[in-house]
Amino acid sequence: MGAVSTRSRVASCAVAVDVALLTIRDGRLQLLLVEPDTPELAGRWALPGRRVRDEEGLDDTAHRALAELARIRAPEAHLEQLRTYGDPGRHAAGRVVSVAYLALTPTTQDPVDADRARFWDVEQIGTAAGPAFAYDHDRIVPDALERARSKLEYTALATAFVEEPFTLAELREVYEAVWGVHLDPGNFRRKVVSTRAFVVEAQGLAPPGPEGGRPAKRYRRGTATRLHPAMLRP
Amino acid sequence: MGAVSTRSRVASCAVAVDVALLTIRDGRLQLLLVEPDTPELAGRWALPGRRVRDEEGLDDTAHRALAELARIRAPEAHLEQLRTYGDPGRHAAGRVVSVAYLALTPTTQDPVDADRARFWDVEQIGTAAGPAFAYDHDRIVPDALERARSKLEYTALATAFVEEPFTLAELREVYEAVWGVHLDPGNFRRKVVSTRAFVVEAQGLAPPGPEGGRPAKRYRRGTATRLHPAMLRP
DNA sequence: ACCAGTTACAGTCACTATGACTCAAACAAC
DNA sequence: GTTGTTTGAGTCATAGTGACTGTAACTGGT
Repeated sequence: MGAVSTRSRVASCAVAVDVALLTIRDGRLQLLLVEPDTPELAGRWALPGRRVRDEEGLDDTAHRALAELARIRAPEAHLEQLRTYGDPGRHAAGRVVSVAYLALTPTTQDPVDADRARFWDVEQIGTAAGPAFAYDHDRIVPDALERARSKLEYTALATAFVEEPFTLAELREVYEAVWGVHLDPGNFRRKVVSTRAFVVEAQGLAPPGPEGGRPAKRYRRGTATRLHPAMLRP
Repeated sequence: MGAVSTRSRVASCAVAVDVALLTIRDGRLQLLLVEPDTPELAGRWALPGRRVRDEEGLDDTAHRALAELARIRAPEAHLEQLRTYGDPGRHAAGRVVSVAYLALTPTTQDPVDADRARFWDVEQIGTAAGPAFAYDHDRIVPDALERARSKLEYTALATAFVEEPFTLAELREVYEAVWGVHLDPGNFRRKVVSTRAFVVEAQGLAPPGPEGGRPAKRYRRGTATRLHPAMLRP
């Protein structure tokens, strides 16, 4: 916008970044939450968030929030802006404008050693078994979930949840976990393979699981970002 | 995020809202731009933007920017967040975090009487005949255009560009102007009418244009927000 | 009144994409 | 070996789409 002048009516906003990090563990979509260290919020859970520092980009703040609050270093994770929450009164301690991010990572080694951070099944969220949220993060989380579910439809973002090389069964588990549905393996395979540049065949075969079965081909991410045509939810 | 504490490393960010208002005039997609009143930016054009005031919601700031800088009152216009631009150094006068909005309005009476505001053809943007941008608004505008083009595919947002009641030819002109393509009238009609709750038939017929032709049925917006299936760009 | 031009609306045809399904290939456990 | 599992390939009916044809209903001009 225009010139920066300090008027009395202009807010001295605090700017923060909150990150909704989604991953898939044991075939279920999970969300990273932390316990704020403020006594008034004991028992409540929040998205990892940090104030934006001088000379720090918003993306950098998002990475720092993950690193400092959950000891997660995910420089290669998918990170995208979700939206910005700036209602007056959304934060008890004053006007805080919060830029929410959506992060997607494959399941690596257990990324949380900190006491105050853990993953929650997204299916539990909103139920009695789920977390109570601090601030207005109960508004941010549904937006993050809907963004992830929607983006799986028309982008190749599902590959952000798996490590290369991956099998089509692993990729299908991503869709099933994020959407909460069952997909036909044969139709899923036909769809993914026929969508050009979605995945490319890699070398070798993956060993079958404990239940047996034919070994699966390995694939890597293709160059496509948008899917043509889209993979629509059932 | 967590508690608000004032540390030296934490930025005292200014928070602003910039609005990319799109409308369709004479069958062409147009973008509202204003001339900043700072002398250093003479000849450059910017999205209408304002600092966020205390106790003012971000959406309110967006409406105020349109009203104060272009005398446009659009309380019923479609308004949605685009994304937030917060790179350090994006603004010469200090750290300014800017929440960009996308606004879509039907063409009403000529909305700009102010000297320092005018509409630009989006086809001219980026060419020698187009405007030179102030700040980093040359990054925001392409994002706004892509958002609008993309949202026309899978939402009923095209109806935000027309006033009720409208004809299917008017709605088709919206798609053609935003996407910059020609669509087959017959196939467009079949698609729109068969997508349930996209539009609903209204009373009466619209008079033909100066070229003649059969009178067209009138329609109103349906209750659908998402289109199933989507209307994909050719 | 008639004709040419234009637009709205309805319908056809071929092709593609998709859901549901069947079958063979390649493994594990017994 | 047999059974059960998963992968991968293929079939069939149906829905959606692009290209196209034909008819209805208006305009302006002769």
